[in-house]
Amino acid sequence: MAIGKTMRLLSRQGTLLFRLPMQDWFDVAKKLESLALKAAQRANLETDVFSPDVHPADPRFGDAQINGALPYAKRLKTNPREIAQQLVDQLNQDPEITSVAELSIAGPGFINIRFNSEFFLMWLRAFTTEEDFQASASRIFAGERVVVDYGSPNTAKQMHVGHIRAIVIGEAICRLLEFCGAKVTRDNHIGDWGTPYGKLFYAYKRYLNKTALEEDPLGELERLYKLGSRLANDDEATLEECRKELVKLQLGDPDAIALWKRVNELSIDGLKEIYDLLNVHFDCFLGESFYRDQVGRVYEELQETGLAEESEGALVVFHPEHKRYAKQPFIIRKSDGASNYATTDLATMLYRQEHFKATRVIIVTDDRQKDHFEQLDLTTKKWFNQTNRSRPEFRHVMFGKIMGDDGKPIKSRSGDPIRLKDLVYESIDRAYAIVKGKNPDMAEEEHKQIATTVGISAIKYADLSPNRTSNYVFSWDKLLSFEGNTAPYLLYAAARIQSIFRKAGVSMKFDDAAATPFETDEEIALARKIMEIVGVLHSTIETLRPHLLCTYLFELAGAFSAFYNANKVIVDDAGIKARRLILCQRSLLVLKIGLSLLGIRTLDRM
RNA sequence: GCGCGGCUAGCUCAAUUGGAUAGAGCACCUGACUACGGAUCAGGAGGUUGGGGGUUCGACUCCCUCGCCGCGUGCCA
Repeated sequence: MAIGKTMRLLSRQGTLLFRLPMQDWFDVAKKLESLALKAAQRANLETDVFSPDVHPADPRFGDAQINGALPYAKRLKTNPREIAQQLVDQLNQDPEITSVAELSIAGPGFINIRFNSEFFLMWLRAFTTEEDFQASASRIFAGERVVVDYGSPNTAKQMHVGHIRAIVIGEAICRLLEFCGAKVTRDNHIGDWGTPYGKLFYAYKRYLNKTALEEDPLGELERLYKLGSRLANDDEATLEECRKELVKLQLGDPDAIALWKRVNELSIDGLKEIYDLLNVHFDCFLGESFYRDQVGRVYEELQETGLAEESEGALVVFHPEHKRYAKQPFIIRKSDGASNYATTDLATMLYRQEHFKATRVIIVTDDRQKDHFEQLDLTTKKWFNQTNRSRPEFRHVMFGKIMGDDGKPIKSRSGDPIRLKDLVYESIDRAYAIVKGKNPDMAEEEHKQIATTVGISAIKYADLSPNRTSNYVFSWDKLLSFEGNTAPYLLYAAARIQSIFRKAGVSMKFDDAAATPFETDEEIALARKIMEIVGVLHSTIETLRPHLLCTYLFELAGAFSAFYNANKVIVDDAGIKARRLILCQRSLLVLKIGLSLLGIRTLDRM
């Protein structure tokens, strides 16, 4: 049944109790807030002080709680329980709430709300498709144009573990924003300019292995860079040669530029291989080189506006109002006259505002760059204000490091960073062994497909499920485990639901008219959990913290498994069967929506 | 030195931003219908939330202080 239709609430005897516009109830917390506010008005509370403060409740107490009476009573120095009682008295006058829930007061003045079983059923029957779930979310960022800057590897080098979180978190954020109605531009701000090129070119011209370049371009380029770097380090004359190569490039020497272009093409092709494997696709690769001739405007405007000043030979920006950046400079031009990443980042901000008309800019990097982006944001705000430009809202989405068992940043046995490609393929290989062990009868081709999805999902989920701002400890056993908060557990739950429908010979779009209200504890717990997705999507988007969604999906899968284990779905009673199929179908729907927002594909069987 | 972040069960992590008896998963112990997929589920045990003080009806959360650990802190990105 579609949103917008009026649901008829029938009593057990089939009499029409009243008409309830269910679309208002999609976001239960929001609806309760508005009802509580109305009640507060009728109770003559000071409505500019009262805030409903609606939370999901511990199931022991109810389905939701309104806590606003406590802070209200504190401000007005009155008795919180009395305030709560006044609110409940008013709410109990309102058929919109009394028809779906029972209210009670507990402790110092918590108002507990417990929905009746019919309400859960009506809710689940009102919202049945991804579009239904997206309808309210898509208003959040409607009309917004967001540039999301993530990935940002250096060219001529292979990506390593240090890049995985940026890719995975960035992609999840893009998908969440799109789900919420934003027009997203995925921009990969690659490091494709600067000092490493002198060393690379020096070695490229002398030690290139053409066959290796054909077979593994990034591997060969990286080898050459390391070689050039080592030679320059050991020998002063070689270092001087490298400098000359760099100068040629910076002066626009045609041969140097041609070589630089070739290296970049090879690099981006190599990068795309892994991005494809991870199902991540960028709209543009506007790297540092793209902005190299745009730094002049930055110098001019920041000096004209008086924001930048000379200090120790460099051009810098101080922020006197800030306790730290009053003294710690934002260096936008080095004392040798060269630009640095502050310069190009400022130029990038300008381009995103002028060219993309961005209303928001999000940059995803590790947390060590926090200071830099705070200074960038402060500087950009002042700059754009003084030049009467619209100011995109900036968010630095940062994340912590991936640690090894020893509590130090993860490294390979040789001490080098682990290559991203190796990491992903090792995950797929490990998944393959597990899948094959569990399903010996399955066709080889299916083993491979499932292993690829499981392996990649497991890596992604390991990056997303811990709070992004903290470091996390990497463990193969944990991320590929089929127990606990992991991708395989969630994929398994989804696959098993599909299996029920296959077994029952029922389509996903079955006729649910016969469904009777939920009765068992497991049914009600699952229904309640499904409804929680609405609030979870809101908090995930507000904070740009995908782990909130992960935690929820894990709980949902758990609630489903508990239900599935205790309540048989395929039973003779048509009413029971229909309502349990509803729970199965909606669980699957929400799992699929949630996982796809995280950039994870689901499987029909595994 | 200054700044930022972290410190929660044996281990790995949560805690809707000040709400009720701090929750999960591993690991450990006990149990479950020859099974709509046991890759599951139910239960048990496990805590002075780094230490100390304070704010209030109420603190992992806010303030002060001390202790470790990590990161940043003028010309890398």
